[in-house]
Amino acid sequence: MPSVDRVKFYRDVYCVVKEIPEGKVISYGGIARLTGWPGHSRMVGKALSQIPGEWKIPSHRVVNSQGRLVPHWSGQRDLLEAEGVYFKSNGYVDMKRSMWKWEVE
DNA sequence: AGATTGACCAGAT
DNA sequence: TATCTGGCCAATC
Repeated sequence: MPSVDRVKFYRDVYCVVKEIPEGKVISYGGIARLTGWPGHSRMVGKALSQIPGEWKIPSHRVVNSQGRLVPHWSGQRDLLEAEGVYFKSNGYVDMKRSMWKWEVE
């Protein structure tokens, strides 16, 4: 995968994330599939970790498949709760109810 | 060129 | 819920 494609991949990832409606979340693997690069979930995480501030990407709506929030991020839960995302009592996002599109293709 | 790393995933314990 | 295992794959030593 040429480095040029990496840029495109990043842009696609950001594009998808921007489409996530309020009160919904999606997993890294889900984004990977939607962008046409299944199996690149780790790259999605990489891309999100390098979001330029100017892009204003709502990366807080991206969680891992277990509904676990992003490590070393504080305040993410508050942001999500403010948008109406359902949380389970354990502090995880309730994917069953808040997952965007159920990630079906 | 080889080893390590990471905002992952699924399953098991 | 936390931790582990094995798999994954590009980025980064």
